[in-house]
Amino acid sequence: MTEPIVADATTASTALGATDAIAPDDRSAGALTAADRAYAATKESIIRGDLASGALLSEAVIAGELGISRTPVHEAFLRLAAEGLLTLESRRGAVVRPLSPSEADDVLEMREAVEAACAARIIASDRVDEVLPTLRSLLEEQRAAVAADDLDRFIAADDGLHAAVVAGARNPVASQFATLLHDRQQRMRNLLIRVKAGQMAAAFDEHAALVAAIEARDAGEYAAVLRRHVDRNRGVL
Amino acid sequence: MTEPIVADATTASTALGATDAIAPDDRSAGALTAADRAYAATKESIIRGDLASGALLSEAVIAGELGISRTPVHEAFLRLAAEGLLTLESRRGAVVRPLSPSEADDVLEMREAVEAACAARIIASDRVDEVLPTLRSLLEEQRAAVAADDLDRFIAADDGLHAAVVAGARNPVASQFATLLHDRQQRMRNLLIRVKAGQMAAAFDEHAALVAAIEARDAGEYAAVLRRHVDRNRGVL
DNA sequence: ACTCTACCCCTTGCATGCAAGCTTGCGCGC
DNA sequence: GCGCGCAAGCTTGCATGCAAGGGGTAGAGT
Repeated sequence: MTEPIVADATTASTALGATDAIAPDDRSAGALTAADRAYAATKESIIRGDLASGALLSEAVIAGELGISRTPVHEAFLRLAAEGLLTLESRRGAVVRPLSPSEADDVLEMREAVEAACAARIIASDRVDEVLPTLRSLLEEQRAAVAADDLDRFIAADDGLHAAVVAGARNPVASQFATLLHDRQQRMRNLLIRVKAGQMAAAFDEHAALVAAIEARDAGEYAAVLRRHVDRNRGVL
Repeated sequence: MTEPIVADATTASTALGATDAIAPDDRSAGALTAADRAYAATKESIIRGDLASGALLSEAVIAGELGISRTPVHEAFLRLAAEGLLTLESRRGAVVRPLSPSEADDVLEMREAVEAACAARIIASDRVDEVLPTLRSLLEEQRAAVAADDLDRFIAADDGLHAAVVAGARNPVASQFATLLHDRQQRMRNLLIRVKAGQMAAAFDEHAALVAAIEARDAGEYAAVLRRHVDRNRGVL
């Protein structure tokens, strides 16, 4: 029934560098493979903006920093390229994909499409009551964040709320897409402009309207509100 | 239940093989890397249904059949797993992901969402006149296919038509998603049931309605027709 | 006959070595 | 001074070798 609403497990790794000397066998720390660590670390660096757009990075360097060989790093780069975060140039290196304004539009548009479809399915399959408690709780969390003027907390709740809608649809394909899009959006958020605190109140109102639409079982209304919501974000970026 | 199709690895070898003896340097033949070839060959085998759901395949076998080493095959498997065609079981092997009816629903639903969003963007960005000629031409091609009772031709035009809508939106993210979904849908088509020829007429009418909706710049109508269209497909699967 | 255990084989995950290609910078000729 | 060519250094792409981890099976014990 209740799935873990976890916002994202992707940003749970340590940053790059800082690999203190040589760690010959850190597999004891967890079941993560070396490739996973390389993937998570590099992705984190890209999303957080530590790696500038257009930066040319090589497998050997990352491998050295993580104390692993080039092979798992190579695999990580392939994954990141598939996700649109890197561009692999054969025998030259991997460049951190510069993001264009149009790309921001593209990502937001897809996010809107996926989430609207998820909301529609929740409503159509009569699972509104399942997700509503989570949504309300996150909405309350957001209200508190607004009151406390805590932007990070607000963003966390924001991510959680949108993620909860997608998770509630129980569509693994949608979840995968949403995760992909979320990562890229987060990168844009970090890289371009941090959402101004003044936007919080408006965003909160829209979120409340979204939850209300779900509560009213009105998929069309949800889509319409979501459209406005995304459009406003578009303007900010 | 969809498991009686069981095929063993022997059928896989025939599908993948054809590595003419030893080709020490076939890079002269094309720019495709070994990893790409492994990816394409395996994906083809999965989509075409030559590899049965649940089949356990190993990197070494594929590598041997293609005359390459395990490394590029490993990368290919990673990509296929990311696309939802394989499931990697650590130190056991890669199983061809069995597809469940719910997965079919999931894929179709996302396809609907992506394509509707693309149509909406085409209309909103006033590019209807750009795509309309292509759509009309493909529609005509479909009409001919119906008349000739040529199912394969019909399907090709069907794919082309939906792809044209996505391409017309000029959203790379949407295009990527659509490609992913298309592959999976094609696999389902090949594996579960071949669409009956009698469905062609109805599908054609719906396609005509889709194009008409775009022509009328009515995104809502497009979404509605698309919904019916997908729903019918859902029933077929 | 049945069960439990231990072993062997097969599997992946990763490290390393080697070859090929692109870029770049330096030296040489003009 | 300026342009061109060559070579060196970087990069990836792939092959191979090694170790660790499951699974199945055969054998021993009851």
